This record gives sequence, structure tokens and C-alpha cells, in this order.
Amino acid sequence: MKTQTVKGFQDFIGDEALKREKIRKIILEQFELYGFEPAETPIIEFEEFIKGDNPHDDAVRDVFKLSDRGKRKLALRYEFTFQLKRLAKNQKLPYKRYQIGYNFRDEPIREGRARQFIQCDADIIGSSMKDEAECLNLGKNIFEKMGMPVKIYINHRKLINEILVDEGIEEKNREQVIRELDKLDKLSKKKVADNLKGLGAEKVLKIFTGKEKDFEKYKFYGEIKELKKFCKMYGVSVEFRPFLARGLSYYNGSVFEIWSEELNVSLCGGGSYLVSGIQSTGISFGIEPIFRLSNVQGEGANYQVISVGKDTEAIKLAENLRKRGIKVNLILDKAIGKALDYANSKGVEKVIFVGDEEVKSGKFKVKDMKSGEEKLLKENKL
RNA sequence: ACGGUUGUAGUUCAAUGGUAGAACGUUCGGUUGUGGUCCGAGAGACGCGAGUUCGAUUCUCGCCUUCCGUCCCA
Repeated sequence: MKTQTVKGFQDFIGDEALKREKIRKIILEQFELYGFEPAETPIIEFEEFIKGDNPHDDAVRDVFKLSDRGKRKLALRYEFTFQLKRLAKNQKLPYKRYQIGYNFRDEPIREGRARQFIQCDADIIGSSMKDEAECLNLGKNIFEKMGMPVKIYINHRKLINEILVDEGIEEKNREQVIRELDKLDKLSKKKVADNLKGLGAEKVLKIFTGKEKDFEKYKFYGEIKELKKFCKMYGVSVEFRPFLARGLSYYNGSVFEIWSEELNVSLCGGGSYLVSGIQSTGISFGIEPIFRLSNVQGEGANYQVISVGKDTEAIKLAENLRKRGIKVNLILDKAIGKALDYANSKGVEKVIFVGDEEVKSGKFKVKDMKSGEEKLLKENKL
């Protein structure tokens, strides 16, 4: 029997799983602090719905397709946003929902890029510019909690478009030009210039790599200015990056990305778009890149209770500690040596012995696994 | 998807056209009131298939897989 995982899919266990869960919890906690409500949606949807309005778009060529016994044409979701069309119906606006879960893409894998991956999205249907600033602040807070220094870049799709029209770039080439410009964070200027030449757009490179001051003459730079004003109120520092576009064709307003300051990696992205004609804003975090760069520690059990022939009392103590929110691992049937060994390997902070001595005196022997120090403590002091 | 690359225990690595070894981890014991040390024992692997060969883990081919690059990234 073959037990190996499918290409691009993997198991996460032990410390790795604990760390991933910790990251998920930090994100979830912040989402809720900002008033987003949770949502759960199906992983499988009709292929037609997943593909959306432009079924030939490259963007959707990587969906996993499947069918059921009724021969329905189905697919695995590859992102969350399209499902908002359904969720947002008949909701009091602004409707703020967050969702954390798996998405799937049948695409080549690479370090930090699997075919099954966790995305954490927070979106506001019926948003204003204040919401964009709020999303940016939310992002900032999350990375602060993770202890990761980041840079926040912003831009506006309408500004990009205005410039391309202004420079007389043919409409059929505009989208590709935007894609090439977006690569300026990865490729050299020269390479991008070469790619732009083929599209008759090499002259715009100079504009998009120019100084911020030179953008003030464009009408839609006003949007950047406005967003910056709000960001200032929230205390978020952002940087205008004129060539930032994000590949998505659905963005129609502000776009932003949060980058790791140490490594040239994008950790989080988002922007404004329409959901059934309603202006909306969203932010999306991928767990995998954050996992690779973050130093957050996962949290296993805090305490381990070891019964030394006093199972009833040990169970009672463990349950009482758990009621107080302490994570307890209870060991009843292992030799002491083995039990300590186990505590070691699981990184437990303290072990508590429950044996004759403890039951008689009402004081438990507590051993600190790092220092080896032992103390006798009453239950309420544990 | 394309080009290159990789494949031996859970992991990291050996060796070999004729019985596949180690380290770490794991299990058990020395050790039912004290761990991180030590000692002993056990379990555990040639990605899959075809071909060449008396015999293939080793050579050849196909598939799968690994990693890197390109395309793309909603």
C-alpha cells in the first residue's frame, strides 16, 4: 500500500503543526478584534462558478477539476473571494467576514508553495477608504504579533491605468504591461525593459520607476494621498510603489502588499474590488510564507501530571488544571523515568507527581524540567 | 506545462552486477518516586514497471517522485 502524499500535498505534525496553528491563531484573533465574522464555505463548487466571468483567463487554468456520480462538473476552490458573491447577498452593509481554510491549485510547486495551502482572508463588502487603512493596520498588527519587521507598499489600479492611457499604450496590451511592471520587484530593470519593448511600452518604465513627486500631476494620485492620510490617522506607515499591481484582474482600486523587511518576499496582499457591483476591500495572508520566516513558537502542553500509583487523584488534578485553562498531559501507566523522558521530548515546562506523599500531605511535588528544581506546592499554587 | 536534476530505514548519509551498513530517531530491557548520560537488545529501506543478465538496488527505457529554473500566481 502506497502511503506517500500526492505531489504538492503534505502532512504537518509535531512542532511544525504547533507552529502553524499558533500563526493561524494570531491571525484569527486579530481578525475578530476588528469585527470580522467567521464564515465557512464549501471546498467544492460548480466549476462554472469557480471560473467566474472569464473562464478563459489564465488565472483559473490551475483549478483542480472533479465530478460526482451525478456527472456534475465540479472543482476545488482556489481562493475565497468568488464565494463572496453568494455570501454577501442580503447582508447588512458593510458586511465583514473572515475565513481561514484550505484552497487548492493544480500548479507547479516550489519552496513555500504547495498545491493545498491555507489562506486567511478578511474582506469588507461595502467598504470605504477608511476600511482600506484599517486592513493595512490589521496587517501591521499581525506581523507585529509575529515579531516580523515588514514594509507596506500601496498603489492604485486607476492610477496605473491613467498613466498607461496617458502614454497611449494600446488597450489590448495594457494588462500585459501591468504584469511586466509588477515584476520589477523580482527582475532587473533591464529585463523588464526588454519585456516592455515587445509591447511597445518601454517608455513607461521611466515613469513607473520615477519619484513619487512626479505622480502628483495625475488625477488618481489623489487616491493615494487620501489613503495615506487615513493611514496616518491609524499610525500605519506605508510606501507608495507605483509599479505594484498584483496580477488579479478584478482589482479596481487600491492595491497593497506587505513585504518582509529582511527577505524579498511578499507575505500578504490585498486591495479593492467589486462584489456584485458593491465596492469592497480585502486582505489575504498565506500561512506558508509566514511559517518560513516567522520565529513564533508553537505551544504544546504546559504541564504533565504523572500518577505514581494514585490514578484517581491524578485524574482529578489534571481535570482541575484543565478547567483553569492549563494544557495538561496526564500519564498514568508509564515508569517515572519514561514519563520524564516523554515530558522532555514534548518540551513540557513542568511535571507534577501524584503519589502517596502528595495525597497525604496535600502538597504536590512540581519539577521544573529545565532547571530540574523541585518544589512542594498546594494545588491552588500550581 | 516545459528544461534540467534527484530517488537506499522515520531522518541524514554509505556500499555493491551475487547476503544492503551506520548515525540520529523509535520500541523494549538494565531502571514502578526522578529525565536530558550510559549500556544491551529489537523493529525498520533499495519509488514503480518493463528490458538486458544465470542473477539487477546497481546497467537501459518508461512512469512516478524530489529539487532548481521558465510560464503563471486570482
